[in-house]
Amino acid sequence: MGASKSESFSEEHNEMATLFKALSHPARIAIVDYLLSVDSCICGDIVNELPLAQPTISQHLKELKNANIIKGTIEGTAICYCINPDTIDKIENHFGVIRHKLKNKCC
Amino acid sequence: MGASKSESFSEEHNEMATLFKALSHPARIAIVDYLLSVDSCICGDIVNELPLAQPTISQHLKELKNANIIKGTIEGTAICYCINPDTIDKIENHFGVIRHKLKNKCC
DNA sequence: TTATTATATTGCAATATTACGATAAAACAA
DNA sequence: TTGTTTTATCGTAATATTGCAATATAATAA
Repeated sequence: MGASKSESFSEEHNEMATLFKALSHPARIAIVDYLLSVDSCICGDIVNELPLAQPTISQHLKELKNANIIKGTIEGTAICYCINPDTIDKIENHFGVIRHKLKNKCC
Repeated sequence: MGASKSESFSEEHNEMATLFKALSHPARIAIVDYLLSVDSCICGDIVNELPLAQPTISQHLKELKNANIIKGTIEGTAICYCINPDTIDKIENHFGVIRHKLKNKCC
């Protein structure tokens, strides 16, 4: 085996797992952090910020884009990436539900 | 190559990535969900809840435990697993910071 | 002691991820 | 047109993850 048996789980569980997987790499956390630290959303210099080669960063950006955590819009020769607030909302909400369920228990 | 260059990133980025990686599999999301749905924290029947073999579930539990997302205490022959609220707090807080930083921007 | 029950570990095969050099593609400038 | 800049894709090697059968361990019961 080796492949994850995702068909066996609910769509919601798979969706959340996909979001977390997109954030499960320090480079991708760093990219999100960088996007939050710059005033404008102009990017491309992410390559200069991180100790990774350009193809590697392009790959990480693609994964963040696929998971809808960031959005990218073409701006001439460059591409402007920015955080997608809707997805942040979705994840935050997930933890809100957990927190609520946790209130009435504990071992 | 192939190994993630984690030494190149900050401790905080690595820590968050590790937490998200622990949640990046539908089975582990389902386990967290199940732990939240049962009134008591008595477990072991997670094996009956999920379509995975016992060794596989044991492995997933171990990863959640290593990431401090769940805690396990021996209770006779069985083990009582439950959510670690501190770690949930930590993740929620991370998104709180993101949300705050997001407020004053957008492209 | 010998079962029984609950969980963990080992070993291995299948698959996925990470990283990067080389190269391609797309937009614009000269 | 040719050159430059920016980003994406291909190909491939190294490593990590997933899943499970078999087996081991630990606690209790008979």
